[in-house]
Amino acid sequence: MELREDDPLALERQLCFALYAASRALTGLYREFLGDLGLTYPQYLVMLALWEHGTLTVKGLSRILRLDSGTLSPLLRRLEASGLLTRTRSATDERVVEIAPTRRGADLRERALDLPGRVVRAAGLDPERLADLRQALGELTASVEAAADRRPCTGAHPTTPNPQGSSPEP
Amino acid sequence: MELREDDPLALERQLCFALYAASRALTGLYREFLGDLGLTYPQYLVMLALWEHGTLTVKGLSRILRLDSGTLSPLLRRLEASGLLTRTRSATDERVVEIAPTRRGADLRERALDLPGRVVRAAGLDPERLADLRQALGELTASVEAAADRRPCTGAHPTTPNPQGSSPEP
DNA sequence: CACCAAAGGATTGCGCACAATCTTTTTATC
DNA sequence: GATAAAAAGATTGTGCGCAATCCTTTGGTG
Repeated sequence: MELREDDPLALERQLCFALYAASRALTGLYREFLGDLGLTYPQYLVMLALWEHGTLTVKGLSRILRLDSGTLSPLLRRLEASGLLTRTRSATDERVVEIAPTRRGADLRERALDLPGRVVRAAGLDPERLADLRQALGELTASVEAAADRRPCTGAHPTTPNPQGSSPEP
Repeated sequence: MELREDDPLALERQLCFALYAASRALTGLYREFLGDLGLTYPQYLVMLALWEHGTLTVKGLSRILRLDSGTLSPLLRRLEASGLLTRTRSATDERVVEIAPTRRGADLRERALDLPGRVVRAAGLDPERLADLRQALGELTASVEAAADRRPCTGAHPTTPNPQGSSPEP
């Protein structure tokens, strides 16, 4: 039997679980309000980025939201199907896809304007404490991402050992 | 053109996005270490709960981790397939499924003991600040969950108005 | 006992996340 | 100008999260 006070693996002691639980809880509260707009939470984040920056490339969205193309591609396809944005190949660089809000997508912003306030009020949160918390989370994210960048353990090797044209299995 | 300083929808101002980004970043850092143990991050959380409490029911795990049976059922099936836990119907109540760590599952704990410390060190985080942050996140989660409980919008009514045997829509 | 609501899990379906791979286009480099 | 490396997205496959539904068992209530 372990001493509960010294257990380094106690669930309540894990910052990672506190983050995981808080993020899911807040996302869940947002989900109730977002249902009216016909958006999921990640779709809402994409629209936030578009409302703030106007047209963006997939790469730009990926950098802002920290999501890769495997997540963004189908998500953007669904938002295009919803008529909230358009996806067009860039004329100057055929690799790039430009994501632009449609009129309907831009108009949706007004219906989202009071959403953060409503969520904060519903949960009875103190705006000042939230600002501090947001600040601390930003620093945490920066530290963790810097650490992840420093360790390319699982990262792709710059020199791939199998150039697929050389000797494929016949 | 909006005044950036007054935009209530600015992405960098959203606590929800700060939480979402921080949670994914930290989970990603854990993932690198968890690969050695053959665990995903949610599977690691289940093992943490089992190491701390011993045998638990699915309901108990659901309460601790805030995950429903739709998430837990397949996750626990995979952990059983990995040989880390067993799922057995309770003898006294045939509805209940007891989740117990196997010998291999219990032994895995030792290999996880230094994991939180390694993650904190890799990210260069200050343990004291982490404790404060964890505390603040706990309070936030409690507030948000209380708010979600107060609004049974999508939630199931305590008195469901359609007992499915009475008059289904023909 | 019959009946009926509630509880505990499992299943189904959908939408993320993320790793790995692939295709197309661009850009160096020779 | 041919060729290789890199960049930008898309695709595939796996594993969550979560809503909705279903099934079985249990606990009343008449």
